[in-house]
Amino acid sequence: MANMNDVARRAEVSLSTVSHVVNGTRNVEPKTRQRVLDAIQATGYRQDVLARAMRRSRTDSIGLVVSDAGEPAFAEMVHGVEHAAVQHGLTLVLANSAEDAEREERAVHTLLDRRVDGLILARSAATAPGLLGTLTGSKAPVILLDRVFPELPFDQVGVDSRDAMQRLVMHLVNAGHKRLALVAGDQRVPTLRERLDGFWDGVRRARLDPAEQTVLEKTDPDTRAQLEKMLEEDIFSALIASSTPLATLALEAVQGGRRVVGGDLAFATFDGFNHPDLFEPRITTVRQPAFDMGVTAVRLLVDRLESRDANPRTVRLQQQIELRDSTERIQLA
Amino acid sequence: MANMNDVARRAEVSLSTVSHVVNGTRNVEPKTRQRVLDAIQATGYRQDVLARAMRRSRTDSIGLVVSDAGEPAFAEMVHGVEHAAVQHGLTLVLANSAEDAEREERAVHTLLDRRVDGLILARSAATAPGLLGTLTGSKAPVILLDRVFPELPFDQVGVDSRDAMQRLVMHLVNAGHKRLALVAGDQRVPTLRERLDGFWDGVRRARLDPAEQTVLEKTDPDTRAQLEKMLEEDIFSALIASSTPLATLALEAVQGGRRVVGGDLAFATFDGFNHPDLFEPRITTVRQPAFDMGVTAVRLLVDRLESRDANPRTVRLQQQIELRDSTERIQLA
DNA sequence: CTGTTAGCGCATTCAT
DNA sequence: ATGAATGCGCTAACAG
Repeated sequence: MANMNDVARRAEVSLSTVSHVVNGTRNVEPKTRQRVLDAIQATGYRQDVLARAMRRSRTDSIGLVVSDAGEPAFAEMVHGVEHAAVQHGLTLVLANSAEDAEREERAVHTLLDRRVDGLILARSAATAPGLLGTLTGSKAPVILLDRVFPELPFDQVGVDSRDAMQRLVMHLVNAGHKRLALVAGDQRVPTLRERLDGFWDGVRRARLDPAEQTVLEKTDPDTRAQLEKMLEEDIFSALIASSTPLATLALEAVQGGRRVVGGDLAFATFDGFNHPDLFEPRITTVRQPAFDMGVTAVRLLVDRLESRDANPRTVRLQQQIELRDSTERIQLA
Repeated sequence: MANMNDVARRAEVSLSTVSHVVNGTRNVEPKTRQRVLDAIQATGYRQDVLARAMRRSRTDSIGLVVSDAGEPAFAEMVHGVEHAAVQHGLTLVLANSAEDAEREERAVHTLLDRRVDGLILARSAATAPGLLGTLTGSKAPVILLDRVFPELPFDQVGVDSRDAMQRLVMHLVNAGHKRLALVAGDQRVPTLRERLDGFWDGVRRARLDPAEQTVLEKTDPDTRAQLEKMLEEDIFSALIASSTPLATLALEAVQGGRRVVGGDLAFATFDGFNHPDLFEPRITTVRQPAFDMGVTAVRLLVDRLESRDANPRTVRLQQQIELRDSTERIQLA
């Protein structure tokens, strides 16, 4: 492969002129410039990204650690990050932590060692002992994506789950429901906690009787059976799932309990399936704007790269409630 | 950041000894070795991946270009590639071509310029004029994933679509169907072509009347209306979709034509939805082993890296037919 | 407007 | 078993 020296010799100019032509970093007389361009053409020269990165201490790349590549919502986030990265001339280096704290820490180190200019952590467990120190000590700025930890000093992107859940509850109440059930999931996860908060916000705001509401926080093997029992006892008329895996659980319980969604049982879920329109009935979902979240994370990162010591920002994207039949056709006694 | 020189000075050894200790590239007396290790500990030294890569002309990274990040099947492939890459000590650089030939070419150049050690192209359009030359001329080996182009001189990974489709047809025939319909999609795509071939294989093998079979190759706006018309005319009893987008189209047509899957109409699709069990009825799918495909691509790549001039290999993974209610409960008149 | 020069941090060859 | 010296290809002072 031809290098800058080859080009310089051929164009009969100095090394630095070639560099400046390639990077447009200083004025070069049109004639000289053209000679260089011709030499580049003739030699098939391509800039050595590695040498350049080493010299400038910048790789023009960003790292993304996701906790579950393979999950559709993540695919969309990755997609959004990649999309925005390319637009800023950045390349994306991807790592997967598989929801494992130790692997997350290794992934972070790998990417940092690769000297990515910035790092995005999507749905970080942030639980490995050394990780937090690594992150705060990192020269490359860090952005937290999806899970918001208010106490941490990073730029962050999340959704306004609390508000969305409250709006969903209000909608169900307006449709005539007075006894709701929420499959709330693991309350150590910030997002799921926010959704539970939003649930009670809605209950309060709608002046429902709190004693008549049902909340399931566990997800152990019994949960499904428990739920099936409640379904048989008919202690609620509307069922909400706080995430897609929880929705799967809930729907299986509904089928197991020989109940049908949309008849006398309303159903809604967060984060959305891939083809909610193809279910019968079509399922009301509160979708995560995953692509936009990815794009936003990159925006925060680029901003941060430009002004290192601005205050950390947390951006919350609004979630759209996509109303469909599963909460609409309700006929209450 | 401390560099090797700092470590060398502190351990009172030479630069090269430090290098050899770090990389284990030559024998070092245990005592010396320990001094170096201590100095590394004390300085918090981390190897500079960039300088190392430049010096060795190897980045220990691989590039992956996908044509639609965001699509669940791809998420799984990416996942598989990442998983296998990490196991081989390789980092993954990801780019998306968005099914656009020009962007695909740009992505390939970007990754090659980053000096990835190898490149995997998932569902390549391979249609940009210059791309093929770039690929064959690339110093980094290239693996084609998902779409197999028999005439190209690369290692390739695909599925045995033709065989899977034939098996699916046989199954439907055994369930009593004699008039089938296939939404076959764009026949310029190798995979979709193979599936159509498999369809006719099955028809022939089952001795069905070819004139009674229906194949829709287009996917323009009319296709859905066309399909709805056929559904009303009841010219087939089993409907197969060759891919997930085609399945969406087909199911919309079924609903538009006020027909119900599973009653008198069997339905099956390739590549699978995410939650086929939650549909009513549960949908028979021929799933792509996407994760394994990703893993296999990395294996081929690593093999290739070790023996540059072995003959190109094409690996075809078998597809599993996941039989569910949509093809089972059929009661024919 | 252009050229000369000095490293960036490391792996590696050649000596000892 | 260890060290000294070289250069990978580039950018950015500095000098003219």
